Amino acid sequence: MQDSPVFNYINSLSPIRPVRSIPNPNQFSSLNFTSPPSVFTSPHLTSSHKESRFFKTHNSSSSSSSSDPTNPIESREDKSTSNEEVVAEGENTKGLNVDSSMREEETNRDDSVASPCGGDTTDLSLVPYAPRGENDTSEGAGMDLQKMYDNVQGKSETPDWESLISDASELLIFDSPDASEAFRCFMMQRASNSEARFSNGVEVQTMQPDSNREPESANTIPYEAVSLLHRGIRRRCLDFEMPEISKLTTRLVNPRQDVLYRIQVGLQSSISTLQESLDQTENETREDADQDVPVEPALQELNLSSPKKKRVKLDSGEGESCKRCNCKKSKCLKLYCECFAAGVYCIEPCSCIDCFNKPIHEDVVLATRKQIESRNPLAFAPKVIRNSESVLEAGDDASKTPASARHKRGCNCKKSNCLKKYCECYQGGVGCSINCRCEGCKNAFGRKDGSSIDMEAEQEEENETSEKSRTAKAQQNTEVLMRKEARSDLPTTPTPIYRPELVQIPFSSSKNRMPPPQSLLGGGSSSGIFNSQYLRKPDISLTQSRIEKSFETVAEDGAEEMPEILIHSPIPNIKSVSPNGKRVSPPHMESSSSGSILGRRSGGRKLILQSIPSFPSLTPQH
DNA sequence: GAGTTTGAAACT
DNA sequence: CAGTTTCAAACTC
Repeated sequence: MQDSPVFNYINSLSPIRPVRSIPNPNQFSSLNFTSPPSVFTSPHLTSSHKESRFFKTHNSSSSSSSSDPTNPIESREDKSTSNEEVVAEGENTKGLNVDSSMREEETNRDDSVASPCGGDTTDLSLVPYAPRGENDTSEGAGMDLQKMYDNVQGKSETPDWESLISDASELLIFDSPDASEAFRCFMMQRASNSEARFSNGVEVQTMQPDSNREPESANTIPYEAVSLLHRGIRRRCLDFEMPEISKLTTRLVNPRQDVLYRIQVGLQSSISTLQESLDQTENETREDADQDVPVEPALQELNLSSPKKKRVKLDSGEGESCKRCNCKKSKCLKLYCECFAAGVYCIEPCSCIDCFNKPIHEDVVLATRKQIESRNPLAFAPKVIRNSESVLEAGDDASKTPASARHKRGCNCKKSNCLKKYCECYQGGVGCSINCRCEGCKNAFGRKDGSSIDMEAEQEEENETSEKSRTAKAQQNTEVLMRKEARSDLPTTPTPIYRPELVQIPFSSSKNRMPPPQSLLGGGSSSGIFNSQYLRKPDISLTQSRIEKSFETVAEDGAEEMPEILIHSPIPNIKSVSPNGKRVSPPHMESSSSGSILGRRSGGRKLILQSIPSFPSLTPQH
């Protein structure tokens, strides 16, 4: 791979060496994969640029300067950023020349915010499978970045920087077990910006070891920051359940793409190490945590991961961790494949056979995705959505249940009683609703009949099943969930972090879309960024608290916005249920109309869910 | 780790 | 649209 044109190109861009070579541990800086090389002068840079200025735009919307002393975050970033990065940033800014005034608008305006793409641009970071530009040469696996680069230079109108970044960012696939695992470990980063954002977001949290430090309340955190963090996490496996992981990420901020692949490859395995480290340091103070002890091993392991590592189950019980597929016949091009379904490429930890769900087969992947989407526009949409926003049809029961989210289509369980992860509702941590056609529903998160979670009753009933062991597990999960909920400031959600609806909120590449509350988890995985362990710790480190806070903020944001999506959605309910209770095909929506997802509302954000092209929509927005 | 169970996805 | 088959995850042993 290192001989590939991509690598060559990347290397030519930056001499920076692998993370490990970074002498200064404090150089975490932002995963500044942010700014694309100056070569990207196309207007599309806007998105990239926008992302790179993640924090910059908030306090000083017009601060194009890369070193605004008034902006601590930025300053930090600058300081921690290598010269190259700084240069790149400057160049980008130059090339973009995108009005700084516009930045504010972008930040505040509905459409702009909603559309990370900034009009013509597409927020690649949100699009795992980014469609290629018109001029894309579509050379498939052997795509030549240099060529694309040339194209960009030559044709400013339809620069392929997107493609370039996409391809380059393929290297950034961070995988973790899904958020539906939909997002668990590290998600595939299409755009390096996302990484930057995420890293920035983390930075915000981690950069403040001093508890005495001026509190940076959630509300003081720039929206972008939250969004960023949010988005950063929304990737599959993004289960940065541990602070250590966050730290790791933070330290991997060096935008050297040449290391990204390794990072991607290694992070998966590193997660387990980190998990162990976390366990070991569970009682340690934040100061201790700040010491690089746990991180270093992780980094080392990062580079040592063996190619054939099987997927690792980091945890059992409440959270799953980075899961990867194990497809044998589907070539990872069907929804059977969790990776594919999650909109991410398969990566090393996968044990799939004849996998086509890889960047080198991007064309195939995109085509397949498109095909599937044509068949079912919601095929890649989050499976779990907030109850209040979605399940209008679900009726009263749904809203009565503690879990304010529901599976968009509902399950069809016959034998599992919705008490096992076979059940998508259960797996997604949500209760069943009238949309479900399950039999003997005993979903611990809420039954189809609307009965709320009654632990005692649940326990009794579960005991009846005589499957004590399984029951115990289910209860455990439920209890954990309950605890989380209790701790959460968000009473409406079972878990602060594990919110599938957030995780899987479609984040299509369409423009005019607000950065939706991103999910952290991949689809149905019950893994959360914060595992119960994390959540239970009362004396959690400040960093953790901050992170948690941020998430809460995000969650709130999501809660605030999501309803709008559905309320204004032409589609009353994402899930369509036929009168006879049979599952029906989701409404077919014109893909062409998918672009106008966002309604306009002065001063506010209004989202209209016209079509939720799975979060990573393949369909280029027109 | 192999085999079984399960239910979604895909197919007819 | 209903029934069947295929598939891979979840689960069990």
